[in-house]
Amino acid sequence: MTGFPFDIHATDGAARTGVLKTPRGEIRTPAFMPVGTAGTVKALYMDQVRGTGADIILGNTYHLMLRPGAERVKRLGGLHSFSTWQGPILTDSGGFQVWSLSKLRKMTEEGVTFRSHIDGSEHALSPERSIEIQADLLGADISMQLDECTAFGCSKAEAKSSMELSVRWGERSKAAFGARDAQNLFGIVQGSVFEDLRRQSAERLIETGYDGYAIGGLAVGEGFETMCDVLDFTTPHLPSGRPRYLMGVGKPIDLVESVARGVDMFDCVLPTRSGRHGQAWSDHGPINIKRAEFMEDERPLDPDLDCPASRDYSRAYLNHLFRSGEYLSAMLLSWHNIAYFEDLTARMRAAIAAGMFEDFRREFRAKWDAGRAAAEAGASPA
RNA sequence: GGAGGGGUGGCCGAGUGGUUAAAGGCAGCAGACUGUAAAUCUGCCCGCAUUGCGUACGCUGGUUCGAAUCCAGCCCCCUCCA
Repeated sequence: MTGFPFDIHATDGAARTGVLKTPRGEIRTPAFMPVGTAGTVKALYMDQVRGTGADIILGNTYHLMLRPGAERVKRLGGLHSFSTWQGPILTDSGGFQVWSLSKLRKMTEEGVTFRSHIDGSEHALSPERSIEIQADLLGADISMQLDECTAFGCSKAEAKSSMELSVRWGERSKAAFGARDAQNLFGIVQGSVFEDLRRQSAERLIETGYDGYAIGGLAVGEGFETMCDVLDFTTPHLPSGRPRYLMGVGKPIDLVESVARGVDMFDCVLPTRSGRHGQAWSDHGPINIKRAEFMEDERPLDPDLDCPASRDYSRAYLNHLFRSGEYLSAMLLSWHNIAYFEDLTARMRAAIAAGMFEDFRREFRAKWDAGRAAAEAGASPA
């Protein structure tokens, strides 16, 4: 496999900045990909998502196959046309639901059977079916192999067999995917927190050969330090010439520290979910907008961000909207959060290009730690 | 004027003799959220203090070992009939 052209423009330590060129547009890395599970980045119009600087968004195999149905999306012109997002789309294979919906599924070598969380009906997902849904029916630009997102805390033996299953599912995913010019397939490294398993997983993925390499099974409860440790001993085993995607991560500090370890792509529900829950993100950490202290605070969330939600609305108004249960609260906070995450990756790209990433990283950590200290003292971080 | 119903912690509202500082909801004060079963969930929520003490179910008095719960009087509110 050759994959979409991936031009690395600059490196700084392990950090890199570049561009992944897809037929539907360029993805500037490090990239943050907003999550649009059900074909929508929750509470945002697609124009707003594009306006934040997002180059690519996610969709989800499991959710879209249940509703409205993958074949239906195909009949309606594919996910891009259906959702109106004309840029690149990456779809998750359903592997995350193997973990998050573990109570509702049965696993075999062949694949997974889910009991729908919507109506209880049974739905089978195999590596082959996942690829059919992602690449052929939804029309994803980047498909992910079906994998098992391993739970944190499992034994090494469990992690090993799970990782090996993911490797086999990856091989079948690739066989089903075949050779395609306009679409890519990414493999997923598993192996929990075990160094040798992560290395073996990476090696076997490289033998199979993918267009990009994802790191899965992190941010599932292991904690920040452990996640950094795993990245430290995982990214060196991944091909430097192909994109590296840390799945499901994360908080702003997670992004910065992961970029420092050579990660190129991220996705996370955090900005949209916590936006719906009244939390705005900043370099100093999360700001709970419902706090009484903001009731008459006329400052915007961040006047320096080029986003109306961040710049034009007072914290007092956002506080009022959230307390009132108004839809606009979720819309504005999600908008700000996505804009903030996109701006954070843009700043990292600029810092790497300027050879100043270590300075950026150090300054960021100082702000983050100060915010956390303030929060522990009962104050708002920013 | 007559008949009936009711007054519970900021609000709504359970609770009819002890296991009740008093269910539940709302409001309030905080926190969490990481490839989305989440516009969700969790904690606190009378006061003061170290297990504890004080105060509290309209008001006053009474019965009782013990009362938000039973009795009497009073004060309010609602419905219906005049």
